[in-house]
Amino acid sequence: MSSRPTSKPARGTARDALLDAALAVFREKGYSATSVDDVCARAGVTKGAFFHHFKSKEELGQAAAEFWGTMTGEVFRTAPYHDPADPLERVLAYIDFRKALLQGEIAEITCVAGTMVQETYQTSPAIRAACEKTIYGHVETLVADIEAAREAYAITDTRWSAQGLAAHTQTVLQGAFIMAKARNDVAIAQDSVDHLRRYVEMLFKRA
Amino acid sequence: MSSRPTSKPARGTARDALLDAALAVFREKGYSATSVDDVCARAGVTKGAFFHHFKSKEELGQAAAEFWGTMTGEVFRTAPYHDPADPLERVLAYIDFRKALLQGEIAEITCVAGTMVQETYQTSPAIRAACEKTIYGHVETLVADIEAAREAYAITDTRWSAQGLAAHTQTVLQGAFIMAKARNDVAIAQDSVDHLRRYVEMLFKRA
DNA sequence: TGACTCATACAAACTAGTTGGTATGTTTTG
DNA sequence: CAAAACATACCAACTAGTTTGTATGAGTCA
Repeated sequence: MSSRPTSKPARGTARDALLDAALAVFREKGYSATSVDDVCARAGVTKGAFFHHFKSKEELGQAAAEFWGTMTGEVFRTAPYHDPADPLERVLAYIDFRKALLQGEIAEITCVAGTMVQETYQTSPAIRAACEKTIYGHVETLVADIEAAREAYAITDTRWSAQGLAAHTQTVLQGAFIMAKARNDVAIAQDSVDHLRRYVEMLFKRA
Repeated sequence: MSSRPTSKPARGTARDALLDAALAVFREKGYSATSVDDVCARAGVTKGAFFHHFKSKEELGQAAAEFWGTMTGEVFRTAPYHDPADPLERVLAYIDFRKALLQGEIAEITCVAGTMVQETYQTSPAIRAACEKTIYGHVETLVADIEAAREAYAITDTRWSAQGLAAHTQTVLQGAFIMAKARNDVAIAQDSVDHLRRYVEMLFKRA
């Protein structure tokens, strides 16, 4: 048995609990429809704790977007799709990895940054910037492999760039989340990721 | 001079004004962050008028999604991309048409249904269903041309269907809106539409 | 044609509840 | 003990929705 009662969490964890709760609630209800009380209730802390760690709801939103970026960054950094020696195989393995993640409840697979930026891009510059950094920061992690694949497969087509294709993968994923939400079914998202994979294969002439 | 004073709008126009205002405000601030007062103020009517025409904010959301569907439906039905004799040319012309629409302020080019469903897919079944009908109803208008192109170009690949590719076009567009909002720049959206066009061309072996 | 009826289309003021945020504690920890 | 980490109680502003009242136009019938 622990000397600390499990009902009351250890001190100093309220901020983490609030961030975790924020990510969960934002994915379900969105940023605007989520109240500070919602987040506090889910985190199991009081409003006093909330405003001790965040000076406003907007600051929580910003922190949540950044937290999401570092969290997912860790997941992708340690994921196995980096293993193949061939750079194109790494890119395709990334796409396969993203498709494999498209399982379970919709709220558990969507991108918090994409969800938040949709609601705040005009009303909160801070949140928008944090979401941009998260999304396009992830895009950057793909550029090197695509660039290497272009060289390995002697692709000289200047009509598209590694940067642009990397961004396009995120376009497809973000769109897939919306299409899945609209139909209330994740299958449609997987289908679009298949189209994305086929496109990349064809770009590198592996049809 | 009109016998009717211009300051006071004609009777029976409040509902239309409210729907127009709703589309505009939803695109800027999203559904949740928009208050009924916001919509009334933009429409230039009072709350009495609002709740005369809509029994709740949710009903406005549903009506707005349907209104968006019929409005855009009219635009696409009368658009010139249906003219080419070759069905693949019609599909490509549709994509070009969508790209041409990607100009101006972000709030003026985005899809209201995509924006709304993101916020309401878990909290309002009525709005979600209305958005689904609008988005996937538009998808349906593309299926016939893609199907005809498959036949015309003797495409027998069973790994993808006309229905699936039609949905994928909307995936790319919806995703493009999010990527544009994140970066606060529409150029990234146009780039993804270019990728989509290239993909369709390659699918029909016109590389 | 013109007075009467009546439903529709609004307007203005109000209410009960929720919102983000604050002021002021109390407890824990270094 | 001092500061950090919370909890409690509270507030002003805002929220969706209601209540009540009024202007208007479409029928109707003498």
